[in-house]
Amino acid sequence: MASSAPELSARAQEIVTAARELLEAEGPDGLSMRRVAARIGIRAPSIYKHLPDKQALEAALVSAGFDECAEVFEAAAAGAGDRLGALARAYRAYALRHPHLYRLMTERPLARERLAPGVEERAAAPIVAAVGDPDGARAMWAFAHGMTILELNGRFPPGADLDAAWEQGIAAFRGG
Amino acid sequence: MASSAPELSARAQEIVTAARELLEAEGPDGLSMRRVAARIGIRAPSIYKHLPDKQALEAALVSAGFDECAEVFEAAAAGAGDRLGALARAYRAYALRHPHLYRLMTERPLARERLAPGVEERAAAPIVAAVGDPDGARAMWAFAHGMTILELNGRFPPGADLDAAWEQGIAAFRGG
DNA sequence: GTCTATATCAAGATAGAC
DNA sequence: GTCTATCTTGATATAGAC
Repeated sequence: MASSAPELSARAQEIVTAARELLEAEGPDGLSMRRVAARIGIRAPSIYKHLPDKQALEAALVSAGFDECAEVFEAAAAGAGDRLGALARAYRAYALRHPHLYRLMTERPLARERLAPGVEERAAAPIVAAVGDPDGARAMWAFAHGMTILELNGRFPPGADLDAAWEQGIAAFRGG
Repeated sequence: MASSAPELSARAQEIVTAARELLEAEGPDGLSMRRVAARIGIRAPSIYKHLPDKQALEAALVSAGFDECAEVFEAAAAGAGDRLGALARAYRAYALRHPHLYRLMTERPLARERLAPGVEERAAAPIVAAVGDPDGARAMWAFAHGMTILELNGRFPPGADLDAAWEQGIAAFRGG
């Protein structure tokens, strides 16, 4: 039931799919117009007949990421008694499964006007619903993002017990 | 009383200072060996007579950042009754004052073997002391980093009340 | 300790033929 | 809708003269 980015021709979708595969396999440095084109057997300049520029390609990837997050979060929140914990664990799991896409989604200002409409709000909704108010939801999101990105960036010390840190943070937000 | 990176010649320190100014003024993209060299009136290849490579230059900047953080955190924790809140506010203030250096310190795996010895531990100590245990300190750090980097990255929605989100997070960790 | 010259590499994007 | 050719830009780093 994912509503994906609108107005993409079949060929454009092929390009976006190739870009997604490249990004996941090699990270942002692998995501060049040349490499994306090569993956579907054409040359880089041909891409510009289907998408205006690289930003449009990235926006399509980010929109897809929000869609997937929304589904994962909705499923996690629906299942369980411990909604906050279930959401947090789903958040971490999604990001670790798609680290490069997760970075693309969080490391720069959102080009909201280029995203598929509504995707950001839909992904955020389960967290806001679980926490109750928007400020608290932002604090909880910041905790989850901080844990996630520091783990992805290899910034915790070697022996750190990240499961324990996650649980302590979840407990704090449950209590507060 | 900051102990800075050791074994730097006077000329090397000049280079690091120029790099710091460039980084703060223009961000990581401004931090090229050419630009750093130009700032002190030499050419890029001459830098390599004083520092082995760009990583060494960045490590010197990161070491300085940790030193400054340590001093700021120690001062904040020493002053107040609300140590956790004071630390959190000092954390945010430092990062907003030095956004590009803060990114350099958090966006990649730490090259610990190239840092001035002890700087990471000294900066972390006040947080660990205020929270009490290492796992909780990591959770608190993750919250502070998440709030900070999402703000720097322009990822909160336009109208968001970040002060309120900070206070809610601090309150959660105080209670938990 | 500085310089010039250079190696090496790669990027996004456009012009214009077919 | 694809191509070739090209523009423009920039990076880190080394060799070797002075």
